[in-house]
Parts: sequence; structure tokens; C-alpha cells
Amino acid sequence: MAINKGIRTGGRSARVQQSIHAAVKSLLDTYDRADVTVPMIAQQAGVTPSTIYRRWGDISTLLADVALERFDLDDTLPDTGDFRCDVLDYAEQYFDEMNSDLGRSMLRNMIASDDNSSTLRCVDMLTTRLGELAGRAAARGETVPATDFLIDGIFAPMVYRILFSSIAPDNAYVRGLVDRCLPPEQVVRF
Amino acid sequence: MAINKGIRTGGRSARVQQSIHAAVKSLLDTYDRADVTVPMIAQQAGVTPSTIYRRWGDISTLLADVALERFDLDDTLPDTGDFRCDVLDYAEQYFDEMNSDLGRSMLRNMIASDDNSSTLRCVDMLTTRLGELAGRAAARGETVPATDFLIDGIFAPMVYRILFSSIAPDNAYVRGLVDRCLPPEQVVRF
DNA sequence: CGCTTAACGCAAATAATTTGTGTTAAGGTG
DNA sequence: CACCTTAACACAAATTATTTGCGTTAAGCG
Repeated sequence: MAINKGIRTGGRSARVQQSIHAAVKSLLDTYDRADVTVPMIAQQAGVTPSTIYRRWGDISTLLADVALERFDLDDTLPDTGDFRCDVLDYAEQYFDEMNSDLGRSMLRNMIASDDNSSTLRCVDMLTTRLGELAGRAAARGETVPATDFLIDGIFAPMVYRILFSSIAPDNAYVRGLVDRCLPPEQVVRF
Repeated sequence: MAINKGIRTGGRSARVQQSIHAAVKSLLDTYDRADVTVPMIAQQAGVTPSTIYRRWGDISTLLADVALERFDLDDTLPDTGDFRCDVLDYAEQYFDEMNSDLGRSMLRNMIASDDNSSTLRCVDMLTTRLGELAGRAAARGETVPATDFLIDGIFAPMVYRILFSSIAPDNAYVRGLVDRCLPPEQVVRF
């Protein structure tokens, strides 16, 4: 009994998917998002347009799929031995990724797609990563706030500013957000 | 000397724009965003598709334009005599607008559009409204935090959750955000 | 009122998307 | 390992969307 009932993940299908993903990434380096068409991608990838339409439905779903893959590779978690430093490092890393032209484009592609599975996975991944940092901190005996609190206080404002503001926020802004959620000097007086 | 050099804002142009906007709003009530096409809008509005293409360029720009108009009408500012109550009322009102299917769709349309002027105006409007509330509070002698602080702490997380989460946040979540930024019991001990 | 031209309608040309049908090969089975 | 089933693909035809050229209408101005 197969786990994925009838769904084919290897061989030709995998090669086709890879070449299409590569074609999208390559074209987005050169052209603006609105100027990239399905026939263009198909030609670059060496497949027929109908293959793309049958597999992804429309171009925004494909773009969102590629965008998500980009974030999946983002798995170099900091490990400084201090939760606040870890979160700050990770937030700055996340910010650098998202604040680039390509990163912003990817965020927009995910949101624009009617298939919201990519945005869901995006939050899931963020939650998981922060959970790992929190787990390590807890193992060291640190007391850390809930993950949702950090998402609301650091990552949500960051993404909001990237998507809605004209001038992109900078690293100082990110540090300010982290300072708000995790005050640098938790001097406890006895 | 004309202020808008050659740009026509009245008469037929205004009627055409109104009927197109109305057609978009009407269609979005019935159909999903991805199922609404330019020819559909044109027929409903009683114009030819080329009119829409020539004026807006593509459907996402038109949808973003309509979305922005929707937020412009949102001008019933609360005035309870207390800044915290005002902000809470306004945040809940904002949340109700954005958390509906239509509101979420509008947010996504603005972000998906290549023309980012609508998202900029969206933040501008929010900043202006909060500034008005803060101005009234200051006139009463209240000390209030910076507007950007409230956007980061209340509205950014709200919009982020609406766009990225599967389950929409509720009013209790919004109240929690407000409580975080504007603690309800600011008991000052002398 | 009359002039200039932005904005529109119409229709033809081009491009994108959908769909029907045959072919290839992935994943399983005896 | 040879064979079977069918998911995934290629190709081409049909449909639908977008662009573009050109004639017409009427907004804004002197």
C-alpha cells in the first residue's frame, strides 16, 4: 500500500518541477513579477504551458510555491547560548531575507495566491524555528515568552512594514522591536 | 492654468469609473477574486474591456483601487473622551472591516498590485486617524504613545494574522493587543 | 461658442488559457 | 524482472483574455 496513493514524486515529474522552479527563479531575477508569463516559464523550462496549468492551476499559485521553497532553505538557526541574542540574530536574518526585492516579491506572491497553504506554512515554519530556540533556552533554564508573543511583537510588524511602507525599515528598527519584547537589561533586584 | 493638466475628472469619465467600481464590488460579493475577469466587469459596468485595460492596466491594479476606496469610507472615528477606549473601539472597527472575506480580499488585492500606492495610502490613512485620536487626547492633557508604536503593536499583528493565519483572530485577540500597548490599569502610586 | 485632446467604443490582431486526445514512464504487483 | 495501471506530460485545437489601431464623443479651457 502506497503512502501517497498514486501521486508520483520521482523521476520525470521531479525533473519537470525542478526545471520549472529554476525557470521561475531565473526569470524573476531579470523581469518584474507582472511581466513573467506562463508561456515564458514553460519555454525556459523546456515544457509545454499546459503542463504548468494542469499542475498549478495559475501563475500565482506557482509563484507562491516557489516563494515557499525559498523560505524552506532558510535553516541556519543561531545558537549563541542566550535566547535574546538568538532571537535578535534570527530576526535580523529573517529581515534581510524578506526586505530584499526578491523577498518582498515572494511575500506578495504568497499572499496574492488563492491557495493560502503557502502563507500557512510560512507561519508554521516561523513558529517551529522560534519554538526550537525557546526549547533550547528552556533546557538552559531560561524563562521565555510564548512564541505567538514574539511573532506579534517582532515578525508581524516587520512583515507589515515591508509590505505596506515605501521606505523599508532597517536593522535598527528590528533591534527596537526585539528590545521591546525582550528587554536587554532584565536587572532583577533582590 | 489647469491644476490637473489635461486629466479629466468629471462627466462621463467619472460615471464610467463609478460604474466600474460598482461592478467590481458587486462581482466580488458573488464570485471569488480569481474568478472575476476584466470582460465580466466590463459587461456588468456597461463598458468595453479596452476601457478598463487602458485606464488601469491590469485587473490587480483595478482591484487595489477599489479596495482603497473601501477604506476611505471608513471615517467614523470614535470619541469616547478616553484615548485607550478610542483606540480599542477603532481597532475593533478596523478588525471587523479587515477580517471579513471582503476585507481580507481587499488587503490581498492591494498587496498583490504592482502599484504600491494603495498600500502606502493605507498606512497613511491609519496614521492620520490615530493621529487625530492622539491629538484629541493630547488636548485633554493625556500622555499618549507614538502612532508608530500603536501600528506596530496593534494593527500590524492584526493584519499579519488576517493575511497569514488560517483561523482568523477574534475580538479578544484585538483587545489583548490593545492591552499590551495601552495597559488598562495605569495605577500610578504617589 | 469653438477648439483641443482625453477618454471612450469598436473591431481586428495577438497572446494566454483551457480542453480533448494520444504518449510516456512512475510506481506498484504477480 | 516483466507486466499492468494510470499519473503526468506533449501536442494541437478551441476558447478566452489582452493589446492595439482608429474613428467618435465630450470634458475642460480660452
